[in-house]
Amino acid sequence: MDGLTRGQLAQRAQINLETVRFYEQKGLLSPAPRTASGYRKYSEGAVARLAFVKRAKDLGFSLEEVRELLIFQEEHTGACAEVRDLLQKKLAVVRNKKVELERLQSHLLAALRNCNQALRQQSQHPDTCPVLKRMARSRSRKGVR
Amino acid sequence: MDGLTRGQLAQRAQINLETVRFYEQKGLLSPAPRTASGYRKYSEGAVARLAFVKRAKDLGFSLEEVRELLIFQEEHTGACAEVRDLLQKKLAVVRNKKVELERLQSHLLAALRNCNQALRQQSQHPDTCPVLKRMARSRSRKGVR
DNA sequence: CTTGACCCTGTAGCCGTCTACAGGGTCTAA
DNA sequence: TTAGACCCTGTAGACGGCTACAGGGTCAAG
Repeated sequence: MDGLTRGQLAQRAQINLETVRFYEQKGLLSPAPRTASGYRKYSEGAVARLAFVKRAKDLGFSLEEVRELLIFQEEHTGACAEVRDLLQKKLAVVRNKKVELERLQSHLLAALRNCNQALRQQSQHPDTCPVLKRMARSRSRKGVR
Repeated sequence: MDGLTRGQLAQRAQINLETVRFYEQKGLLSPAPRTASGYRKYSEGAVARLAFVKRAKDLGFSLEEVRELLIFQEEHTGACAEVRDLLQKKLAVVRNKKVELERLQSHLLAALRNCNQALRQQSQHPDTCPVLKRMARSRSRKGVR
């Protein structure tokens, strides 16, 4: 076979076999050409495409959004005002996320400094940490797994 | 009533009424004190807490992760090695998200540049945008809403 | 030509995250 | 004292995003 089968693609993309079909259904992967007997034949491009999907998904984009992003990713050629607007909207979202992450990061860093300082000082009775107690309480609460 | 009712909190936090209870169940909101008749009485702090939850959620953290982050949000005092480890793990997650966002941003910027260039050059017949056509095709596919 | 790995389709189930509803109690204003 | 808005609990349903399985076809090695 000249192209990749579904299983091969799944393996290359490090993704579940069934997920490939699922993504095809959702329009994230264009329907592959078939052999005479109905087997899908994927090109190398499909691997890259799935990689992009993974990355975008990890960033919190929905599959619907990823589908839109993919179009921009792959078709650099012609474009018009509406498309540009969409791109700009996505960019704004991304920039905002970056700002928020920055904020969260400095927050966590401050907490970490605090933590290290406290560890350096007391270094005794490690079972009196109120934070841990609190976590234990929350974790054991009904409905939390 | 001196505190906020569940409904009032929901409105203040711009969140669904039922979701408040759901979050309480999941340990994202500590169980509020009750009136004699059983009504919850929320403090202003709950509004801030829900705001934090929203922001963290938008950044792609699961509710479980948000719950862990909340600990750092509210308790800076006590510290121990386990907490520090958790902090470091969260920091790594945040850093990773930032890197991925950076990558995505440059993708989007490249597409946008392409887009603007195309607009500057042709500036005619805006209904021939292949990107849009393709989106329309994909959107109408089964299973995509 | 059979066997085992792989592919096909359709459909059902799972987890996370809500969201809605039923059946009942409470509170306040007229 | 009653109507209407609001609260309570428990539970069911919805939706996104997979993941699994059944029942059957294909293909290449032995």
